[in-house]
Amino acid sequence: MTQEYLRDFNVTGFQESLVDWFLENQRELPWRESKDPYRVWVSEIMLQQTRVDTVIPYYQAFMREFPTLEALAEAEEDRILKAWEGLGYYSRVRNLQTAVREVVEKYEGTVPDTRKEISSLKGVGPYTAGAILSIAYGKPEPAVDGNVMRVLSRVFLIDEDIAKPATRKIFEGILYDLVSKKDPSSFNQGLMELGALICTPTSPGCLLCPVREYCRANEKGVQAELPIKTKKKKQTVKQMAAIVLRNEYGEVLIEKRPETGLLARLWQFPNIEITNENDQSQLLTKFLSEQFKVVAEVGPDIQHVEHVFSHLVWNITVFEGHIKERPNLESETRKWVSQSEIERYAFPVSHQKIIQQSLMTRV
DNA sequence: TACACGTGGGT
DNA sequence: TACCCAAGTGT
Repeated sequence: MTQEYLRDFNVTGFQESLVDWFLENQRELPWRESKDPYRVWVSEIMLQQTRVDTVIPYYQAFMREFPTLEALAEAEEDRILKAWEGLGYYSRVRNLQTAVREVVEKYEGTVPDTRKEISSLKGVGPYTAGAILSIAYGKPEPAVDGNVMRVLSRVFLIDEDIAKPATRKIFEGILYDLVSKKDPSSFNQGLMELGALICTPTSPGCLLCPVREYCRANEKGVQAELPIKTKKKKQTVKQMAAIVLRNEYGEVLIEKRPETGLLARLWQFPNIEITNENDQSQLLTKFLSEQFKVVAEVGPDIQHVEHVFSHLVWNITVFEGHIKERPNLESETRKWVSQSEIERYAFPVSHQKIIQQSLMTRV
């Protein structure tokens, strides 16, 4: 199967052209200043499904706050979630900490250098394993991400659906033979860099491509038709009502989201899902009474926030409310916080917008 | 296997 | 506007 794609293919020529191009044209990025496995690891986790420009400032701040594997292992969860706030896919950072702790305990603080061991770490899948092994340890391992599938789909004229999990194995199979044994790091990064800068999803820059002479899609003029990727299903929409509830000290009520699932363990303003056209302020009053044991005066709605996720949409109507007393919540998951304290907690972007409008109006 | 899991930017 | 996309993984 693999050798079928590589028949009559100039492997050495492709490797050299790609690596030479990468060494000459690679972007200067903060995580390229060091081959420290921990730093490479953090960057790879952040870069999952996330743009380079978005990651850069997060990476720099994260490495300042958690410079070593041990520092991250010892950090409190609220600190790492705050460092990840706004990046999305928050299980990434919780899994990263779980994995880092395992490296400290089981591997004496040294990131393992075999695919079997590194893949057993939480949050390290086939791509990340290959990326760390090749970039940090110089091992000739495949690292198949979206860029690589796009580039190789074109180079080898592969019309399998890259949205299907099984398709990744085809590319891994090719890469075991194709990856440079001389400079696996530059080869793998070069493939991704090429996908990011030249071999882009729409209007690829074939005239500038260092490997166009090896590209079968370019030869046939069908590069715009590849890769094949089926569409994902449509998002569902949820109507929500949230409340900024103040006590007589000017503090606001926040709660911690559930341990698992969407936005797990981030903080939020109390909210409910609205299923029909009921009186939302009345439902909120009832909700606060039953769940928080507080008698609230719920005012009019003050804001509407749309939160678009990859798989669903929240339409949030935000209400304002007051209570006369200050009930003791005595809970780790429900707190009264002042305006200055609230900055220490990590919120979903939709609730950050609520904070900005309701609590930081004098910005 | 298919779907859950975030967010912001590009066209 | 409404998609689509971006250095994927867990279940």
